[in-house]
Amino acid sequence: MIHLTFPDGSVREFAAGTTGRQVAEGISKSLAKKSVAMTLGGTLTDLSDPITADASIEIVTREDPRALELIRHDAAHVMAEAVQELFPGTQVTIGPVIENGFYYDFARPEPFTTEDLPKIEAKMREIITRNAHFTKEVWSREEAKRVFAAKGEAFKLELIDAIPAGQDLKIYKQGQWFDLCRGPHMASTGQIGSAFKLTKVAGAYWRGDSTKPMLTRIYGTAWHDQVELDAYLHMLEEAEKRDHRKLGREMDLFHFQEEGPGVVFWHSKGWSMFQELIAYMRRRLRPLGYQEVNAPQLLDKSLWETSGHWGWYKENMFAAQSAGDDTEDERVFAIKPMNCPGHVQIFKHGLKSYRDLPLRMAEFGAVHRYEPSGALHGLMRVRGFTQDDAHIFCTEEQMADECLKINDLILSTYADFGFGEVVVKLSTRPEKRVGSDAVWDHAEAVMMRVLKTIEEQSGGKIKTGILEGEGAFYGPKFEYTLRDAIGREWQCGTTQVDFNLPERFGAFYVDSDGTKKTPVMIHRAICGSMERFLGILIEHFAGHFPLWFAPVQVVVATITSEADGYAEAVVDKLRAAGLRAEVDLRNEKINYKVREHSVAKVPVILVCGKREAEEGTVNIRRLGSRDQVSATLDQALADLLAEATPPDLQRKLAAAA
RNA sequence: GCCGCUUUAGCUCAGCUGGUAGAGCACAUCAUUCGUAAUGAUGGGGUCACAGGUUCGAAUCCUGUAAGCGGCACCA
Repeated sequence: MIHLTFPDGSVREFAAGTTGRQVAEGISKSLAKKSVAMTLGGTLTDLSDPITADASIEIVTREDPRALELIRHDAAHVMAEAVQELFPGTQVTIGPVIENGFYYDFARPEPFTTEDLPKIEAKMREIITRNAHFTKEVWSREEAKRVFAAKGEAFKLELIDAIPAGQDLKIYKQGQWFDLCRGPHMASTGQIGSAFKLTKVAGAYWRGDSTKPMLTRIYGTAWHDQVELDAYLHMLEEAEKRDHRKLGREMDLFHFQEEGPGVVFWHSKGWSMFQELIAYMRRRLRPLGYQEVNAPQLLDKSLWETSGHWGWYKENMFAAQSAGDDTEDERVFAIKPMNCPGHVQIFKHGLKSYRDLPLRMAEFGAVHRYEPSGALHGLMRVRGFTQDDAHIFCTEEQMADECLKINDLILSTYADFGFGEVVVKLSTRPEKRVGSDAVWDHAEAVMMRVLKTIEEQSGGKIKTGILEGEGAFYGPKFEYTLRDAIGREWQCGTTQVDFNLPERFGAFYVDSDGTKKTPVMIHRAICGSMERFLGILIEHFAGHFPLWFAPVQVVVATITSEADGYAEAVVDKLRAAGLRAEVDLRNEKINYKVREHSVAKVPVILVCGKREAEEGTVNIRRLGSRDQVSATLDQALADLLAEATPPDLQRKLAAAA
């Protein structure tokens, strides 16, 4: 006999080998009907598994949040069955559950197209209606290999070989169809329900390895019910509406064109945001003891050989030479992909003393990297971008303190832009690296302490984690990931400790005892790339920027030409006070003007008609609201100015008051 | 870079199985002076991404190139 503990704490006795389904039936017929799986000791398993030892048990019904994973996984199996039924000869490979759904990778000479999806989906619904039971068998390696080889499933053979010896080889069957799978699965295909949809086809490398064959992946999404599915599809539509590439065009912020893949043409309004962002960062850096520098765009290849970039980063670099037909100058220059070598040159210029450390060198550095063509994505991944870069030359003792100072700067910057949820991850030594294990041990220990402090200081608000083996080859690093308004995560900031570059360039400082010492170099970026950060901001705010950041803050719109003179006086006054304001005197109806500027996402429309001109007032309409407020021009100006003050300056004003 | 798809006016898109281009918005002109999300009329605008090929004839079919999109790989 065995003893099973139920969620309510009760303990009941069962015969050893009782299955989860029998347990559920013992409780009630309706529970048995609704149940899709069980947890034993907290682990999700098949209802059909015989229970052989004492354990805590919980019957999982289809409504349970934990069932969603099973719904998706089962849907993947059913999709694979549907595909093999419709397209005989297609090999199946792997089909895991992912966020919001599932996919399955298939090998077939002819790739699938989007037109195939409805057919596959219809077949899936047919299979689900058959409601075949999922059954599990444990096969021997030899048998499994024989059966899959006979079916022509070459990829499955590879998977079987990859399963560690001693681990059971499980086969799940639904009707005639079966697949190698670690499970668990629900009771039958009917429990998948109908709230699923196949979303896209894409290529994917076998085992995620670009040297291996390309398979066809079909993605699907699956949910408990239609309401959840609809909500998800709606969310996708909303995300599409705030796509920064779309908004960039609609709001006239920037464009790309064929001659410049991955490089941005910033239009006036977009550039205004770009400059506002840089101005903000500059104001933040100044009181923190940073010095801003500017290193050349183009440097002789030899310098990049010294830095090591020419050796291991060449594939990602652009090179330039004199283009003249008759030139005798054969020198090859590289367009900088990073600012660090330039900064080391500045550091090296003139003798540095330990008294100069920590030396914090910042640059809004434009860099160019030859990114793979398939990686380019709007502003998010470009070939020419501006980093809010800085390098801190310091001693090992100063390292931890500097990392914490950078952390403060990063977190407060994100907060000013409305990002409260931040994750900080420490990336540790990769396989390919420079420096002795002792140096890495020490650096990682320091960084680990810093990470702990970061978590403690935030009072638990900042989540932390470790990325094993993800560090740069020259040192460990912190990666800062923020979460936007619709829950997507973006890696932006980074702090990297570097024991390599200063030494390569022979950079040193004179220590208190008169000896030459090599400084530690900390690379850090907050926005990462200004372009990318702006892309994130556009999507985060869906174009509805806070007043201080909006490219056009105010439009003064007239109703009839009678108020033209007054409107011009108003806009002059707003501009003189430092606001980015435009005036709209066109011979158009006010409805038309309000619509147009609302669509353009201008935060404030000041309507000036005859009445306002006579009274010296303005009529204020805020974006997203139909309400209008009347105020005197002076009052409105004062209010707008206060609101348009960037958050860092507001803090400064508050501190002074 | 790899797999698939796409590329027609500034934007969004239509153009069936080949017979040499069309809409809405935008733009310009004229009329309208109208109080909070589209006033009306008229007009201009396209070597159909680029280069080849098939054909009497190509936006349409084929090949290549480029860029973009969705993934994968990459992302110091």
